[in-house]
Amino acid sequence: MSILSQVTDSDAGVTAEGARPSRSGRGGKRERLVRAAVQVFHEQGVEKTTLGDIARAAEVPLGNVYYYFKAKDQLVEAAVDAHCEQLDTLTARLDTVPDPAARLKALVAGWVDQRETAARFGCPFGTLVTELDKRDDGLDRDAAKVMRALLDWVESQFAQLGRPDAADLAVELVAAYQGMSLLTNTLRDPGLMAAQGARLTSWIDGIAEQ
Amino acid sequence: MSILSQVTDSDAGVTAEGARPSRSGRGGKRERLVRAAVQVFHEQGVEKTTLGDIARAAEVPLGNVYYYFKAKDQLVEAAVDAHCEQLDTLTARLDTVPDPAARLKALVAGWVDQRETAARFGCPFGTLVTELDKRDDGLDRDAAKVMRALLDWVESQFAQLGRPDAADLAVELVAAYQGMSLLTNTLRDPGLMAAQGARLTSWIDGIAEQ
DNA sequence: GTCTATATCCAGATAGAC
DNA sequence: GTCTATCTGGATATAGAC
Repeated sequence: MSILSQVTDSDAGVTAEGARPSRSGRGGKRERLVRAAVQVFHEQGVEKTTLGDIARAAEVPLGNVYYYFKAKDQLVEAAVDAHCEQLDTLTARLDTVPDPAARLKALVAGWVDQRETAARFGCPFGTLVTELDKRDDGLDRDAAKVMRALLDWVESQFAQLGRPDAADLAVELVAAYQGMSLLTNTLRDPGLMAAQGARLTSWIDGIAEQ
Repeated sequence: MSILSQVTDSDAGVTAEGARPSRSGRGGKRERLVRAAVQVFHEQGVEKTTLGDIARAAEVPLGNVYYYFKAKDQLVEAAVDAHCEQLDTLTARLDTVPDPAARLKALVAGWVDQRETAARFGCPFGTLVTELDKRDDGLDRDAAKVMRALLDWVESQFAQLGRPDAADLAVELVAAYQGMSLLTNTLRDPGLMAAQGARLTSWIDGIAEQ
C-alpha cells in the first residue's frame, strides 16, 4: 500500500535479511537494484518487467544482476521484503503519535498524500499482491504476511479505542483504502481518493467519539 | 467484478461486437476462445497466460487462434467486452427487482455468493483492470468504461433512494467490494467477504430507512 | 567483484498444406 | 476454414574474460 511509500525512500530498510552490506560492493548496487525493482514493479507490474528494465533503472549492467540475485524470483522477494520494512518504519513512526484515532487519521492522510501516484499506478503494495496471487512461486504468502501485519496494527488502534469489533473495523479500513486505490487508478482520478479519505477521517472521528 | 460472474456463463453475451456468428464455424470456436480467455485470465492473469493456455482450455489448436484473433491484444479486448456484456445482463436482471435498496442488496448478495472464487483468484474484473492499467495497449480505458458503467448504475440506485451524494456512495460501495475482494484473495479467507457483505447489507438498509 | 557476450528457452506470430 | 510446422524476437540465465 501507499502507506509503505510514505516512508522516505532514502532510509527505508531496503536491505533485506540476507544482505551483507559488503564493504566491497561500493555504490550499494544491491540496494539500488532492490529500490529500482520496487519502483519498476509498481509502474509496470512484475510480469511485464524484465531484468533489463530493472538493471537500467538501477544503472547496473544486466549481467551483473545475477551476482546479487540468482533469479528474478529473488528480486521479487527482495521487493516484498522492502515493502515489509517500509511498513515497519511507518508504523513505528505513527506509534509516536499519542492518540490511537490520530494515528489512524495520520495513516489515512498519508494515503491521500500519495493519491497522484495511486491515480497513475495504483497502490504499490495492493497491485503487487494482486499480481503475486497469480504466480506460482509462494511469494504471495510472504505478501499476505505483510498485509496481515498492517491489519494487525490497525486493529490494535481500534482496540485501544475500546472497540470489541476492532478486527472487522481494521478490515473495513484497509479494504476501503485498497478499493479506493483501485478506483482512483482505474478512473485516473486522484480527487476520488481525496474525497474517500475525507470520509474515512470523519468515520474515524465518529468511532473515537463513542 | 464478480458481479459480472453472477451471470450464467452459458448465455452471457460472450459474442463481442465484431463477431459474425458465422454459420461455417460450427462449434462456436470463437465463443469458446473468449470464454476460455475470460476464465484463464482470471485464474492466471493476462501477462502470465499464453495463447497456448487459452487454446488448450478452449480445445482449439494453437495455430487456429490466429484465424479468430490477429493478436493477443484482441483476445484481451474480447475478454473486456465479455465482462461488459455480463454487467449489462446483470443490471438488466437486477432492474426487475422493484425496490432500489433491494437491488443493491441483491448485488451485494451476488458478490458474497462468489466468495470462494474471490478467495482463490480475486474479483474477475478488478484483477483484470489492475493488470490492464500496467499495459501499453489502451485497453485499460475500455475497462474503465465498464467500471464507470457499474458506478453509474449503483449511483442511480442511491439517487432513487433520495440521496444527493449518490455518486460518493456508489464509489464507497464499489470500492468496498473491490477492497474486500483483494483482502479475501490475499488472506485466502472467504469468511472475510461474508462478514463485510453483511456489513454492507446493513449499511444499505440504514440508508434506505432515512 | 564486475561486466560482456552468448546460450537457451519459449511465447507470439506466420506460411502454407490440407 | 482448419491446422501443422516453423520462424522470429526477446527475456532469462550462464560462461568466462577482465
